[in-house]
Amino acid sequence: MVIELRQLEYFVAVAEELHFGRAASRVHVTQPALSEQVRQLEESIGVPLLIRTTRTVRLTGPGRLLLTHARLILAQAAACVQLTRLAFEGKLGDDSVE
Amino acid sequence: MVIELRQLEYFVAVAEELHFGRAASRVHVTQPALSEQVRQLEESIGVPLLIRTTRTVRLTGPGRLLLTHARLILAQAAACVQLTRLAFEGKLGDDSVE
DNA sequence: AATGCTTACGGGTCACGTAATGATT
DNA sequence: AATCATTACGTGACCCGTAAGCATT
Repeated sequence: MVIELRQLEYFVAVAEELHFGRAASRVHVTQPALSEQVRQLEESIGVPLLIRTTRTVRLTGPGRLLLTHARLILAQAAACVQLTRLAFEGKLGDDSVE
Repeated sequence: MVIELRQLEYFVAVAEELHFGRAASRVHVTQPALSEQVRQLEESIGVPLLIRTTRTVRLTGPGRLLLTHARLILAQAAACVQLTRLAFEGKLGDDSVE
């Protein structure tokens, strides 16, 4: 897989905050770490996702598109983990393992 | 994020092949590397996904559930990357960046 | 001068490959 | 004995935090 969920998570944070500093504290990493991961995501996809002027951050068109899908994917990933846990806990003691 | 797309990719390979060796070559890693990542995925979720007898591999109930969702998530991740690229390439030269 | 993103750099963690071990047929 | 998964272990890569650099207001 070329991209990772962590990168999507970081990107969504920046895209929603439109501010690397706030986004960084939101996902509990430092600004350079977040900046680097977003840069790598752009490199992996091969598409600029953000327009950085020294004081402001804006989304590109493709960036807006990715944001929508990234939110969905992250939500589904979190949901399917929870669902899997529930399937396990709700079935403890029966023959669910086979 | 607790889980990663790579782990889901490895898990799907094992779940579909029901054989660590074939799954490993399919995702182009060695068997121990794949085994370790699947183990970590199970640990992260806190749910056994596979039943390993020394000669056979079977899915647990929660494992089957996760497999369905993991396939979907991986497909969506791949699709949204392609879509983002298309959005970029299809808009080269116009004002799509703003 | 202050704010805010990036670049530089060193370190610790982690993913991976090779080799060895264990278990079942 | 052969097959197949796990465990052990060393190494390279990568993510991250600290520090410095650079641009804009």
